[in-house]
Amino acid sequence: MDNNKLAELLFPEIDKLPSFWEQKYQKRNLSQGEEVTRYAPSPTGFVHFGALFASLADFLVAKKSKGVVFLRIEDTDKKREVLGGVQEIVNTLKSFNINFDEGESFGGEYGPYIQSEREEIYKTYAKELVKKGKAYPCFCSESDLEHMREKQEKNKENIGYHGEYAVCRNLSYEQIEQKIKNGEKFVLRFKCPYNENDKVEINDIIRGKRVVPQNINDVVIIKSNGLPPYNLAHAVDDHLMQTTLVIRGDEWFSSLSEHLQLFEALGFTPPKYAHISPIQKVDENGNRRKLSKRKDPEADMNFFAENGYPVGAVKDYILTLLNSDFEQWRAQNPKEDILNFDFSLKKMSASGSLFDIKKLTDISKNYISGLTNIEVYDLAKSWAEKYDKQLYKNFVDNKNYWLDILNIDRNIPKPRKDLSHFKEIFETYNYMFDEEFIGKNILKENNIFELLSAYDKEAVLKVLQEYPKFYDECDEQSVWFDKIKDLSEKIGFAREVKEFKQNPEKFKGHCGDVSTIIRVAITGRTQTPNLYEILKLLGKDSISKRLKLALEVLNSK
RNA sequence: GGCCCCGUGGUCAAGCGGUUAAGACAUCACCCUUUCACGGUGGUAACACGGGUUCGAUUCCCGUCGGGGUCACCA
Repeated sequence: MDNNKLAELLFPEIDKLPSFWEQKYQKRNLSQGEEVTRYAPSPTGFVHFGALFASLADFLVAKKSKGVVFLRIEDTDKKREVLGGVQEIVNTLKSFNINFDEGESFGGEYGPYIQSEREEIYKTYAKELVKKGKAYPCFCSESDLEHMREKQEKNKENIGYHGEYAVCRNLSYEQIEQKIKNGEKFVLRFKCPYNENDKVEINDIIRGKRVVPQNINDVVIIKSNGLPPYNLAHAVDDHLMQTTLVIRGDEWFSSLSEHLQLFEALGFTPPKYAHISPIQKVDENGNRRKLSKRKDPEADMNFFAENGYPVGAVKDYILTLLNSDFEQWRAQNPKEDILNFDFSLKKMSASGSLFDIKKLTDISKNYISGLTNIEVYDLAKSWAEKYDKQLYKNFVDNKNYWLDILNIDRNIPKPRKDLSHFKEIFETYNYMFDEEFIGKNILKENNIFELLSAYDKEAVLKVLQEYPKFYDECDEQSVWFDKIKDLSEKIGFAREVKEFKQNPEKFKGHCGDVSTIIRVAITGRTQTPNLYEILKLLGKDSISKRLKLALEVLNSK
């Protein structure tokens, strides 16, 4: 058959040759070691945790090697497209400080960076493959292929379009011409030159060298809508855009030999590959499965934004998953930019890891505890601006008060770690606001009776009645606590805890109990940061209002 | 089902033929302490199993089992 004639028949609209594109896209001026990587999502608007994981790796590898990282939109399947999806992806990545050197909405010399706008380019190469006898049109219908599969399953043969099943391989020019005249739609298939027992050596940065069976299927390289599926788009784009390293999910691992065949047939040098294993979760049956967009809220990067996990903390968590020695490095370099960490794909584990919110929580607590009160305030405020308008107003109206709250036990060698994400910030400190505390009667809500059930009721009432006489805003902390001891003594409690422990029968309790009673009355909880600081911030008025309220509630029963 | 990948404590994981098998999270106990938190000390807890190879296997090979992936005109 005359392949040139066939090529013209199939792609009459294509008048360019591959050399045109090779010339248009100049060679990148790369120095030794510089890597070109890319993040290539479908425009669904959704950024999966695993995708951020991969894009962070792309970003780090490119930046550390002083190379290039670009964004390419893979929209050859129009069904996947969501309006505004591209912008949303860009925004999400930007919020994690992952910025691209070039790509869709970033500009660059190697565009268009949207695959649906590259149809002519793909077809140029497809046409070339036809000319070389390496590709042919296929007119099989969906049901033809369905029957083929059934037969293969029944015969326990390899499933796919190959060997005797590749019926359209043998169509004559006249047959093809006739079908096209009849208006029949076709796809273009790659004429796979390998057989059942052929093997290839592949090399993956994370997994190392492997020998795997060759792909034997005549895979589709141009769909009936005129666009290629992933395989050809990947080969053509990553060749023309000169990607040196492809980092992608390991679901691609088994199609690597297929992709390599395409590079070979097109005369392209393939990039290096790193296939990373998915982040998983344990399902109802105790089995592991990939973090699922539908079932797991944390699969969506918006989850972290909505809950107010600081971007820096999420990235630190991802880095610990990416390279396990990151944690140690971070402990030694708490404030250092992650670009200074010695990130390496080789340090990545080949097995998939489980998403662990507890670990994230720990990392996030450490992260936040290392910030200044102003930094926490700013982060929390911008979180609230987006997700909690009422709280945002509170932040704006009471800036200094918040800064004071957030400063409690912060500027000390080992700061508290109360906060892991901003969604919980108001709940953590709600007792600092009269409107909330008194207005909603948190004492009643939290069941002050239960909180104080361990103590003698008479003693409790006495503490609450007497305490205003013992409190002076001007006292410094040691004097303040001495006065609590004075009060303790007055009502038959031990001044010192040790004293009480030595002779428990001699006392009704100790100074710690007294401060707990005060703490509960003031905050509605038994556990809080430094009570002295809290009282100071609340002020005398609020304190006496709260003590009074506590008495009321207690007496109401 | 075929093929491929993976398999160290509950989790993330060091380890690359000889180790008391690190570390972190979680968990427990104790210490510190006016509560909690922080911090400190210590504890519980692992090489999936069976064969080889070897003087010696967590480490190398084979098999079994378990989990995952893939077999689309989806990426």
